[in-house]
Amino acid sequence: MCSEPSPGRTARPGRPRSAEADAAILLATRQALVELGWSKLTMGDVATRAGVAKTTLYRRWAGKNELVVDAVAVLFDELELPDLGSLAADVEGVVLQFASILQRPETKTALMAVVAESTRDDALRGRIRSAIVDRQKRLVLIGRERAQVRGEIPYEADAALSARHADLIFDVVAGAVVHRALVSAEPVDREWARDFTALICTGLQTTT
Amino acid sequence: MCSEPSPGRTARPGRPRSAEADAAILLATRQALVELGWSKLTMGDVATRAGVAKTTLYRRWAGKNELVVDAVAVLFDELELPDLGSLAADVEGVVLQFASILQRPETKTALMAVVAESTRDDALRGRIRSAIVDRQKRLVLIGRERAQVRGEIPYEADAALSARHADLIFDVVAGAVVHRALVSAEPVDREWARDFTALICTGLQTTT
DNA sequence: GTCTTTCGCTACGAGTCGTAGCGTAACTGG
DNA sequence: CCAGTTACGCTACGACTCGTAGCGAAAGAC
Repeated sequence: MCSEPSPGRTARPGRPRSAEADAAILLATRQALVELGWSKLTMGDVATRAGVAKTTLYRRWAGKNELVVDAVAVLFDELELPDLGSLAADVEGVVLQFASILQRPETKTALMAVVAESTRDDALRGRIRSAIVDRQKRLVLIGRERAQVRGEIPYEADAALSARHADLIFDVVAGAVVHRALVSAEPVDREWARDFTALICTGLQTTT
Repeated sequence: MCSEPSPGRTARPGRPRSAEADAAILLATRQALVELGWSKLTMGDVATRAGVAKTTLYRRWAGKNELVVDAVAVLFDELELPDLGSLAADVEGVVLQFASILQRPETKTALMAVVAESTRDDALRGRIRSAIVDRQKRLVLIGRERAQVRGEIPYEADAALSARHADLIFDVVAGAVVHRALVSAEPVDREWARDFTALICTGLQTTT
């Protein structure tokens, strides 16, 4: 026994994969997305930009879809939500956080494309979910809990119903921001965020 | 003078374009979308399915993007909204109308893809707007006016503010449905539509 | 040193793109 | 009926991308 130095950690023999190559590839992918967009981005081009052989890309990613998801996912790491003191302020904060990432050219062109591909590829959908969607969703969950602590919205006894409601809120917030930014193609600025917050907090029938 | 028989109407000499070919191409495009999805759909394949030369496609559409927009756009023609008697019922109706189209495999795979392309192509964005987005938006405008007539929501004096608010509502409704159907990849059924309607009508702070 | 894995490089068949050129078909106006 | 004009089907083409295979060399584990 005791043949494994540490379970799974660098236990494999042979030359290890270059971490620098990984970083260079993902960076090159983002740069290529900005310059070329999704459709004109090619694996060969990314390899050249990264100073790496094309075969190296295919050893690590199955194709363009997976590569781009990973390349864009790191941009969502910066998502954080300081406590702004009220539900309305937190909603506005979430909206502006989403928007700040969605307005970058590399996410603009890549996000919808990989979502489109994911409609025919379950594995890709899972990758998007864990790498991007869940990180966004976390903000919504945090904001809701804060509002409950403040007493702005009630706690829910039924856990299943609570989860369903959280999913709903997330789809509304994320969907609205994405639709505004990419389909309507108009800016998600502070003014829009304020209007949206008013609508989502008090509803249609009380908004003037 | 009087050299034009009727202004622009079939006034041009030469062989007219075959309307049947148009219909066959758009139908073939939708079928190919269902079977192959967006990324594996090729112009040559569509031409073969439609029983048409590849060059004929390029004479009418600049490329895959424009072709698919037109092919999918006709699906949005069926959008209608019977008066269901209340704001809540109308919202639910709009949601289910959107969903019924978005759940079709050809729209699922195509819509996000062309939106992604449109982020780098202004002409394409305009085409999407007039062929698809505006048709959806109409339902929202109709629903709002009905609610105003019923007295459920107030009229707005400021026209600019009124338009801004309508845009907001549209992005929220359409965005939420799209996000639920394509990103979260879960069904937009009557239950979800009811939950969404409750949220959008009365707001977060009054929802249990 | 030996084993194992990764790396860069080259080369390849397969497939797609968008266009050009040709002869033919269809419709208009004199 | 006869030009003139436009659309059509067909073929062929160079350019490009794809994803893979094969090679020798490099890098770490034992």
